[in-house]
Amino acid sequence: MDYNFREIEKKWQSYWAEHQTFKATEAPSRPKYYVLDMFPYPSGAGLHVGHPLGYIASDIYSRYKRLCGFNVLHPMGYDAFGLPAEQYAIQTGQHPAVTTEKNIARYREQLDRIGFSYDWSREIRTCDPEYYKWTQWAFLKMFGSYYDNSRQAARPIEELIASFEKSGTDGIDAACGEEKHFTAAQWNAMSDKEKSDVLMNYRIAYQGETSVNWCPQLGTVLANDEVKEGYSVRGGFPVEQKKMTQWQLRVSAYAGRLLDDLDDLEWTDSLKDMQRNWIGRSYGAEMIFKAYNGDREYDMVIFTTRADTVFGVTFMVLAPESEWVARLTSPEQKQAVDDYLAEVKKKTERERISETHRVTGVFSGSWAVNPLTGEKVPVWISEYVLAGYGTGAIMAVPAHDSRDYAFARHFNLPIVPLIEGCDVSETSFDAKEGIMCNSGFLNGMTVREAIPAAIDYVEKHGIGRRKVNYRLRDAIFSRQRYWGEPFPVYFKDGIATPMPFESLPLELPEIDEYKPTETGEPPLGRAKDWDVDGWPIEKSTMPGFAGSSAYYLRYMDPHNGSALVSREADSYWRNVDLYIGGTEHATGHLIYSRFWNKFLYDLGYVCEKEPFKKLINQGMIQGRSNFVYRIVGTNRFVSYGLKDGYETTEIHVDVNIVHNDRLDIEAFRKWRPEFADAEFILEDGEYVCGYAIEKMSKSMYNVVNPDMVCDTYGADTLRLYEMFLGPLEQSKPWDTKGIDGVSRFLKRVWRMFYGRDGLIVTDDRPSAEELKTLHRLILKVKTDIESFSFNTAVSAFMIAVNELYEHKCSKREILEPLVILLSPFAPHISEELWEALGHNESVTFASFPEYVEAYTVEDSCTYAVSFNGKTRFTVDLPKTMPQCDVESHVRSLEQTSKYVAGGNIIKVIVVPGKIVNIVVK
RNA sequence: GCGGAUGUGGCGAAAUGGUAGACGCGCCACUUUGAGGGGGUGGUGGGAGUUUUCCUGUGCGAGUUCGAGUCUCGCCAUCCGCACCA
Repeated sequence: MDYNFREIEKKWQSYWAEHQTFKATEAPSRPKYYVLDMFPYPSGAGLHVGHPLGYIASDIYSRYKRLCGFNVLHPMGYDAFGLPAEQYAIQTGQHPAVTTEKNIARYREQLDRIGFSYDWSREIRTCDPEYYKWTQWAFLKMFGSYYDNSRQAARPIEELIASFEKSGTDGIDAACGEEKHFTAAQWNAMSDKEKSDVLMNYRIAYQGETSVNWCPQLGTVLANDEVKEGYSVRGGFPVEQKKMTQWQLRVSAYAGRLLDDLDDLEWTDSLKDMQRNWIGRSYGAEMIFKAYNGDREYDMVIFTTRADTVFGVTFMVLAPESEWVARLTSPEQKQAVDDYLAEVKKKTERERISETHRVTGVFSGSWAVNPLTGEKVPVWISEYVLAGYGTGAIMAVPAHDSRDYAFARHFNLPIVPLIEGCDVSETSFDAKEGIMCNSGFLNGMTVREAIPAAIDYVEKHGIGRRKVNYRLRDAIFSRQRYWGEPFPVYFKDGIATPMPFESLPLELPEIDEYKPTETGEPPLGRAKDWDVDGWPIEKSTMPGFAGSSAYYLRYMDPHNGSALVSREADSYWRNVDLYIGGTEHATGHLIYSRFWNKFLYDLGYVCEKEPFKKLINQGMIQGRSNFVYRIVGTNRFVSYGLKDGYETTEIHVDVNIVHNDRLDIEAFRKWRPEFADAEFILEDGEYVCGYAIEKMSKSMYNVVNPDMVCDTYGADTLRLYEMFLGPLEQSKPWDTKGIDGVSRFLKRVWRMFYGRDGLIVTDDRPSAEELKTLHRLILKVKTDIESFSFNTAVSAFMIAVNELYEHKCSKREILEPLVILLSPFAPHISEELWEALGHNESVTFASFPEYVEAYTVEDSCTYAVSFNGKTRFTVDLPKTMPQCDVESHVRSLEQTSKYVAGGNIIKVIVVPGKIVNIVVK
């Protein structure tokens, strides 16, 4: 009886579907475990062999947790709104919903073949109105909330309105765009429009003018994480900065909590660091500098982290976009400043980035006064100061800041050193160390002492205050696109007005074309009846991250029509215990999701303040491309080893017609018409291809499709091999030729059960040796799964099976636990063998076998360690020590004895895993 | 420039501070058969020696230790993230 994986896999996949084996139900008496994959965007290209890596890992873990008695929630769905389907729609006129539907069907088919234990009854799609109803709901909640800084929580906007009515802005500490001051009387006298404008300044979802990333080719704005090096992440089109009014989310209000709460998460340090970096907290001070433009004096506020260096301020710098530029430009300098601003504005984002270290700037014509020295310093304008950070204005201390230094050098401004013995003749001294000098009351202090001392002084004299600044900006939340969630907001007399909850979902309207309108409006401008009682509805749609921000909550209660998630479901499933996905979402989805969750937490809709407890980033699987070498000007191809003798061009060749780097010549001739009559110069009768490790992509012809692997080797082999390739978190190349190893392993497992004439399993008692192999395996597999070291777990299986197979061990007592151990990795074959052993329930419901610790230590628990033929000392070993530990302990003790003891060791006391004491006389 | 990660055979990779290279691929030899990417056995870091064996070896250089692939410090290389954030 051969291992017929095709039949077996089909059989068990339909069995699982029919019996809803993996359906999860809330069961308060049982411990829960929530395992989540980052849901895919269903692209037209389908899955390649790299995509399921994380899914396989999470599936193994889910199945393992089930065997350990947990009630496991392991759902899957689709991030179905997005640009590619829409771009395709623009080109073909096909509705994005149709394309998306088709792609999802294909994804599902591919996923099903791999044998995942998803609870498909909980599937969600972000483009489904029943789903995006709750995305819109969350938006309305954010629109209807503000952030109370003193309570560090989101609160209903009604509370803010009530206190405006009572006492104006007095006592308000709320996150806002710009600080406002008014009395209750002033508030009450405002028109509805004025009130609306004021409230926009506080809402968590708000409309505001800001400098945005505008991508002309895509016709939409993009969030910071959707732009890389001046190009859009999707499509790679150039992006420019533009001032526009957009919907935004006040993510910045949560910056402190987003940063602090990272500490309790089980994420990798590198990922946490990426987020810390992105959020970018710095402690410093705001300081007031008096600035004169000739006829008026202003209080200009700047932010600095180096309050200790105020005595070294020799000039001030404004960002070109700063509102101070207009105020402080003197009539004499007006022309020069205007010219400079025009020059800066002309530059694309791309140019700004590439010219990062070119010094540019212009003098404003105004002067500011150093609040500590009373000295007059010039105010300059330069693009090296960013409008969006701090106050858009800085005090420049060229001696101790390299950027200020470069600027001072370029424009010949004075440089005053403030730290004893530092040399600023060539470069600035940026380090926060040394003894202060030239600094009045700070002289003699170390920098570390001087910073707080300077801030204290400034606070006491009312010229500044402590301030924490964040790099994290608010998220731009509107996109001028069709294929996204519509905003449930209309504009009544120009006032943004939320639609009632009961009217949700606000469904995407049908439109004739998916392009922007002729007047430059977003595609929804084409929709008919896109209004509420004649008032226009918002025409932008929400960005991709809207739908993916709370999807993990919806899985807990996917069919609930009256809440995002019921209190019962939420308090049972709580949050994601294990989240597996790529590192590319570090500063996008993983920030937004945390923000979204915290917002819902503040309002009491969810019970956990973090969405994802443990997170693992699986590595990328790269492609292994193959090349053929065409001799220039001919249709002759020379084998890799001989190519140096010719002038050749390297051509990518489809890896599916190459085996072990040997080209299938016939298949190659059929591959493309121009190769039909290709000739070959062979070595040893074969055509050897070159290879390279590259990204897996269609254009490199190195895409390996999981369906093909399932066809030739089976899903179980695919699963095992993907794990066997190397550590989960590491990037590694896919190379199909290595798959034979795991394929052989599974066949060998099969042959332990089946001989030529059928089942050969016996009820014989296993030997001590066989039991030892089994128990060592149990221990290894358990610890490896728990530490996500799946590659070594697979190796351990191979070693154990080799040993058992060698002894022709087909004993039930060994095989039964072996099947259970194997089932998370290779579920189909495990089910089949489990059934062969006479069980009529899925192996899913078995329990993970315990290993017997005491087993392996032999009769005596005292080991004699000898050296140079003489017994040197004895080791007491507790009976519960596994054999493998004993061996390594004795070995290390033997080594130790050579040096430490010289014969004097009396006794070594050992406990499992640790040497406790060595007694030496 | 800042931050993080990685560096071990021909390849993917293993090694609680204790015999480096487990396991798998590939390769070599033998073997078996109903030889269509079959099953089994043995070998395989480099160098030397017909056997027992010896020397050498984890990017480079120091250090800690009886003992370092592993810990510490300094370089070098590769990859990733951020990048005028005051």
